[in-house]
Amino acid sequence: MKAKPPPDRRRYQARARIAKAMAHPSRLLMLEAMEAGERCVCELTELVGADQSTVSKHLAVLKQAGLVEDRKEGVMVFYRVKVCCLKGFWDCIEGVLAENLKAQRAALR
Amino acid sequence: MKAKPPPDRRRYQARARIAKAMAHPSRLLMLEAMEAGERCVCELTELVGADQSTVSKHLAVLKQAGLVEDRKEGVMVFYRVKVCCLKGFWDCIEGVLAENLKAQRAALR
DNA sequence: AACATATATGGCTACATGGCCATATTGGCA
DNA sequence: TGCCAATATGGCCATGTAGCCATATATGTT
Repeated sequence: MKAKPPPDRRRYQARARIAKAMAHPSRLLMLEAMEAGERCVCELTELVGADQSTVSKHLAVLKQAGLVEDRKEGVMVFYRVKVCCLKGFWDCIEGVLAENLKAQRAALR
Repeated sequence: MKAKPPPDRRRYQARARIAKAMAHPSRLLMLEAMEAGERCVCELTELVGADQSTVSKHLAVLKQAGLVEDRKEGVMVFYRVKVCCLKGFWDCIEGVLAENLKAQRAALR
């Protein structure tokens, strides 16, 4: 028997993969756009204003992480979000951070 | 008037800062440990099994992102989680990914 | 004061990431 | 078949990140 079971490192690696995929402004922007409905690469490219190859690589990152999936239609590829957890999370985070800011300001008096 | 209002890039940069802070297995492990109650650096150092200076830097990243706060007590410093959004998020993500896996396997028949 | 302990910081190295350009690939159309 | 448009991939460079060691800082103890 062990005094301390070692932490399940695989789980945290898996989570880190998700978090890393989210850890870029352009990818977050694209995720939010895709939450309103699927988007082709060309739309997303225009949206973020980077090179098409850059956007393609960002999408590959999101897909690899399992956050989005794609659908080919002729020459175009449409991506859409595969998880429903994002909006709730960001709403929560932004709510909390706004609270903290307010409390911080109030404490200055 | 504009046809397309440009996306609010600051918001996505702010979100990316949060996601980046979460984007490391050791930091996620520490966050989860701290959710059960505050922890001193020494405990967290033992938990992740890395150099103390490494852990200290990880904690600085989390603090900088606003995810944790610290409290000094004598020589020791205790860190604790400052946002409540994490557990719900990871539960959601892990649930969805497990679902996807199940569906994937079922589709193989 | 001298010392020991807990934590933070600076320095360095190795590796990962993001960007663009050029190019390959795939599908539609003349 | 040949060409154009949409997307993906490879190459390269600049920058960022994570790790350890050494050391600084701060606090409690003798």
